[in-house]
Amino acid sequence: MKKAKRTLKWQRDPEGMRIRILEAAKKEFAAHGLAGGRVDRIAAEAGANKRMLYYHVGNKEDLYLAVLEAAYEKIRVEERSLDLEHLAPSEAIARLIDFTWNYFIRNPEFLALLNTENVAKARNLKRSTKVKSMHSPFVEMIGTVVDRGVESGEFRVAMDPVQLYISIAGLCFFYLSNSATLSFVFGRDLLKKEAKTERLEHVIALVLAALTGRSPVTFMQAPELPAPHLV
Amino acid sequence: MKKAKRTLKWQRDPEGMRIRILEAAKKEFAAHGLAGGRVDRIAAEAGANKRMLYYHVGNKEDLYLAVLEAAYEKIRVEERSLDLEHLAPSEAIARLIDFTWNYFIRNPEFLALLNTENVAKARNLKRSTKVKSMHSPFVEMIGTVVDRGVESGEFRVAMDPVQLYISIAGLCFFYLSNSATLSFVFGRDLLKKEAKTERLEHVIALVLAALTGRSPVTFMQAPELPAPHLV
DNA sequence: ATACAAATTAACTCGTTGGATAAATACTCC
DNA sequence: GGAGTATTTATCCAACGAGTTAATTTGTAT
Repeated sequence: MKKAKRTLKWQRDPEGMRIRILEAAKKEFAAHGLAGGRVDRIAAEAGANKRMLYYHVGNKEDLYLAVLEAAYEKIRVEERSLDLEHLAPSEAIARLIDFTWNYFIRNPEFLALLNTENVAKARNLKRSTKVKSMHSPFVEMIGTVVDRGVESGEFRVAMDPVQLYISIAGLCFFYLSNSATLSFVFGRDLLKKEAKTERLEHVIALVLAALTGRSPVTFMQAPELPAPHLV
Repeated sequence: MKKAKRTLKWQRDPEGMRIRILEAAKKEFAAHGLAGGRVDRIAAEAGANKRMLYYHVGNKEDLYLAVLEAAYEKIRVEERSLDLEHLAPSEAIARLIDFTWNYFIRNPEFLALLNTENVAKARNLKRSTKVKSMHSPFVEMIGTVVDRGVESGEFRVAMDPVQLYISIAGLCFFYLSNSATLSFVFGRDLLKKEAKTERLEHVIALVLAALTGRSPVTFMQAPELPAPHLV
């Protein structure tokens, strides 16, 4: 009977509150963009008073930037945990594609946030010194893998790592990010399980065929992957 | 002296007005999204009174949808004018990629509108019966080209036309649509002339290498294209 | 316990913005 | 040249939504 007086109206939890706010803000901005996002909805979703957003993070723009920064932070962390060193070049590329694909699937908000930010010409992101310093390890990883592949003769040509990275990301990103309009236009659900499986196989087959020059089994059925999904 | 009284306060031009409104709306929504777009700015940009928007098109949502429909209409028209029949399969694919790439470059608003619409999960597009009936001729074109390529032995494998279409679009779209954030992250301007040239060559080389299995000259310098740009 | 700071709630302000109303002006047809 | 309709302008307004102010409650150190 020492602590609980009786029915406290609320309890303190600064860290928890901040996390809940950012999580709610991520959902909101991903679903509606910066302009379409509603501060009141974020507060409600976070189970907080609106004032809390300003107290713990800042105004709407600050909130949005904090979300964006956290999103970049998160993907960079996961990227770093991907170990391609001990894999054969083709395996490494397949693994990289598999990771990218599944990261996007697991984090649809990330795609939406990037879209929003690009419509805004990265206006907000440019204010972030934090993100600027977060370099993706992928470019270097890809460079190493490609070099190894060329040296061993497994790959026919040296490809610019940045171009390859953008290509891999693009092949995954576009399909998922634009699945709503594409599904509508093609009249078929691109997000159903079989469609997604097929797409991943296509992307891997396409990139590996270009790199190795060897014909993959077929572009419909790519070679099965060793232990994909989580890194 | 028959027509012009003197200093008319304004002149009628319903068709012209409607066009100016839609053009202004396209710019506005492409730059700010649906939620971020301002009806007053559209009116100002169109050199019109705000009332005109409602008189000629409808409310903000109607306006947005009209812009979206016009954008799809436009690309479909241009797509249809692309003649791949008389080209060798590899040439045809290169031509297709070149067209897609340059269409996106010439119509940055189209990319932005698609992004906005996808963030909204195609909520608005779904209301359009018009767009639903506008089928892209590319899927069929690609199917024919791929078949010809496989038959002649120029291509090694049959690829699903829809997958290939999405891949080509994705390789172009992602680079351009996300150039703002990518440029920031990589610390280099992806939109400068040389970078764009390099990218187009990379995409063509990548896709053709995957299709033909033959090594392109190099992934840095793709084979020069015969009369690209406008169809 | 009590004072003090940190965390949270409640209620309010106030500019913005989509949309509406009514009046004015231009064209067309008789 | 005048009636009638189509097009355009000039104002207005009610709702919404970001951000603020002030009061209230909770934890903590003295």
